[in-house]
Amino acid sequence: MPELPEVETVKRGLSRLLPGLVVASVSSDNPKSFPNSPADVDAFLIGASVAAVERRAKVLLIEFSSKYSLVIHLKMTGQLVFRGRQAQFGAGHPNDSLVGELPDKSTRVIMVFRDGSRLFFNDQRKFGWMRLLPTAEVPQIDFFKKVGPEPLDSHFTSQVLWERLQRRKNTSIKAAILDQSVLAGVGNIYADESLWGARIHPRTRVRDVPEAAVRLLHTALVEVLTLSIEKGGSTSKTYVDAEGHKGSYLSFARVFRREGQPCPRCGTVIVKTKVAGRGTHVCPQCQLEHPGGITQ
DNA sequence: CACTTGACCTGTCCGC
DNA sequence: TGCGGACAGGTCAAGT
Repeated sequence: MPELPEVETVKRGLSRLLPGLVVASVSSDNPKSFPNSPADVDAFLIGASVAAVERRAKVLLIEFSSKYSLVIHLKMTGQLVFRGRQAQFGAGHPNDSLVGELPDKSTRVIMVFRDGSRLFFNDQRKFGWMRLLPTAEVPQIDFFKKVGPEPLDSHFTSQVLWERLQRRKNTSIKAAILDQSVLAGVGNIYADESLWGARIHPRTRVRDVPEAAVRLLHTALVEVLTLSIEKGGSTSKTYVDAEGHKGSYLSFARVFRREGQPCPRCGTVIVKTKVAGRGTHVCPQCQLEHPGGITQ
């Protein structure tokens, strides 16, 4: 899915576009995408205005004046695309838009506001979901109770990363940083990119990663996530921001989807393999497999 | 507990 | 051109 930088980009877009808008109607074609009852929607969403848009980990929160919030997870292929009152799509639309006329066949939920603008929740694979909860109950959902620290928060130091990694000592470093209870927001793209930055082979067991390498990994994570937010995130296929535009990080990526190309650091050909059940991109020369690396 | 695998879906790409 | 299988940005529930 959208990982932290993509969800943050959507959050920033929606924060500019939504606050103050009043909900007129909500429709959904798929109960798994939006399981709340029509009665709840009528009672807590219709007539409410958007108060704020937030992000925690890879989860978006749209908070309403009714003290209810929409909790939204885009998973692999979810999109939240806003269209203003006048159709913004048409002559002169930006040529980087991946989204045409809406709704389309991936549209699962449509929220219409009183001014005629609309928010579309599109999700090709239907893994994503949004649900309405009292805002006060949001921190109590299972995911938020166990999710780890925000990597771009100033409290997230190298020492904190080291301590959080200790809960997954016996697995690969890649599996560990993908674990949302270790730290929030890292997915397959930024796992590969940050491990390349720290010169750590993704298959290395956590217990074999030296403390100095964890410090490099901390730095790399912060750099990679920050750069990607600057570039509007990564679009490999379906990701778009709140206005339907692609992100450009992948043109800056060093290893992700670059198998067969030279490593920007040493020139060795980047290879694609599988670690932790995920496609994994690595420079076999400069990403060291520390002693005791997991072989599978 | 910690760890791995399969399941959830649709679409696309690649080899035959 | 069609068909089968692998694979795709993420998490869960099961299994060991």
